[in-house]
Amino acid sequence: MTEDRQDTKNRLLDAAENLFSHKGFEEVSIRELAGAADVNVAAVNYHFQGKDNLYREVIRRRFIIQRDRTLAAIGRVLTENNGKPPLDSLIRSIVSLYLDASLSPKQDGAFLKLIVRESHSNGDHATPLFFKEMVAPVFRTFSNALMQARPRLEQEQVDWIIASIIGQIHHFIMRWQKRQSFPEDSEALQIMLNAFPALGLPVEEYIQEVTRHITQFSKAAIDTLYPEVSP
Amino acid sequence: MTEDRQDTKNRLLDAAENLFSHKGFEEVSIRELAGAADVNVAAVNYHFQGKDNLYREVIRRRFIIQRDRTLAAIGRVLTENNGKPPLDSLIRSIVSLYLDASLSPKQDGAFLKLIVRESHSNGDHATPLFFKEMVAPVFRTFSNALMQARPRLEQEQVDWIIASIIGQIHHFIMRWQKRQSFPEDSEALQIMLNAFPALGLPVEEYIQEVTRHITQFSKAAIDTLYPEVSP
DNA sequence: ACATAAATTAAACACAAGTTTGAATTCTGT
DNA sequence: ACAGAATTCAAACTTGTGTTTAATTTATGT
Repeated sequence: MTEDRQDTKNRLLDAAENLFSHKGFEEVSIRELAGAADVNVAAVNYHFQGKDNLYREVIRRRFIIQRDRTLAAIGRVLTENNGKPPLDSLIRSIVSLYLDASLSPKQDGAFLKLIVRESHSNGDHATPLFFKEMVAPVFRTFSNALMQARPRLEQEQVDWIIASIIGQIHHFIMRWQKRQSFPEDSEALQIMLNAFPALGLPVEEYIQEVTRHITQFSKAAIDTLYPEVSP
Repeated sequence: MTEDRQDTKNRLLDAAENLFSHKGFEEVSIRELAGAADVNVAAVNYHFQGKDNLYREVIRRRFIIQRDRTLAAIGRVLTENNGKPPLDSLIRSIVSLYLDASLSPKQDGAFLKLIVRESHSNGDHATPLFFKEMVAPVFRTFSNALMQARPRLEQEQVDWIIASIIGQIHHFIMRWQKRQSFPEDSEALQIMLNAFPALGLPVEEYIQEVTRHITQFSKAAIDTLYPEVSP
């Protein structure tokens, strides 16, 4: 029984993650969910006491994984450089981690769309959870690491820098998602590709190019605005 | 009759713009719409043949205004500087125009949320229209202006730069919206304000600060990555 | 092996959504 | 003033949603 319990519960969680991340909370019905997981419609309410709770569980499960990966990645860059990480290594590790997790089909797939979606959505389905368990720790750690890389930076300056970096990451993730959602021969897609040809690349190269751009763009801005004193 | 026709139709359009921009397409019901405009529920279908079409009309009406304002603003910066606009003036005019139109209550209010929402949404309610009539012309014009400001820039480099600027704009708009959606005493709001104190400012100052930051951040990056040749 | 608890199922419920209907009202041109 | 068209209205229709129910099946502990 505990065998089957975990089975249906996990099948539901897996299906939910898939569907939610591709279509969003509202756009996925319980019947669709149940169909994909091959369980009865009542299972959602039996095991999770409602759709909202299932969504929260999905988000939590993934958030924790990604949060831990992020903290680990930042920690790695720090220790590898004895507490004084190069700025570009730091930025690159964050950017590529999020792009990878969001876009790469080889990874866990599109699950990080959940995060982007959640941070842009208005629903209160999981927002408090999202902020408390995910945003806050990652922000603090990244913020501290940036101040290790550039000790003369003040907290407020770091806040602005992080906002600009995150904004770019989100935007390039969204662009890719949008690109994928268009029919291959649609006029809108043509316009999009014309305005931004990189969207025609394969995923891996897109991730690579975006990572390169955000990293060098942001580093250049930081170096110019807040120059290090020469030793 | 043509008097009343315009009256109910416009009342509906106005109410729709208000509600759609604050709550999004799905979250606004026809009954809510009709109630706010003080018309019968059937009016939407009578005058617009369905909710989708009403949404499209709302979007189009506002898109055209904002698009024309954008093109005019860029044109102004160009002529004021004899075709060689300073980079920061160019960026600042775009950024402040979009922040103003999106956040300022004195202006048309929150209508530009529509654009941000639309460019991040998955629905096909108005996306092709959005791309063809709005994104394409604005992109082309902004792109050309940037190449006037920095003649050595190549098209592909400009594409990346614009993406970074737009990404930042969207992100700061979203942050403000999200901030507004939180209860004043919620824990999530505390976390948010702690990670980004500028959200505690009044709107006008927020717009001012964000404009300043995006402008100098982006200009610094461009100047460093693609330096001008000295004459 | 059996009583009990857990889990699954098909069916129904309650509700809110967009839309349609057909009658009543208002406007328009003559 | 009147006929005909345009508009408004209350009400019903249709569909899809999340959830609940009550019966049935399956697993568990003794």
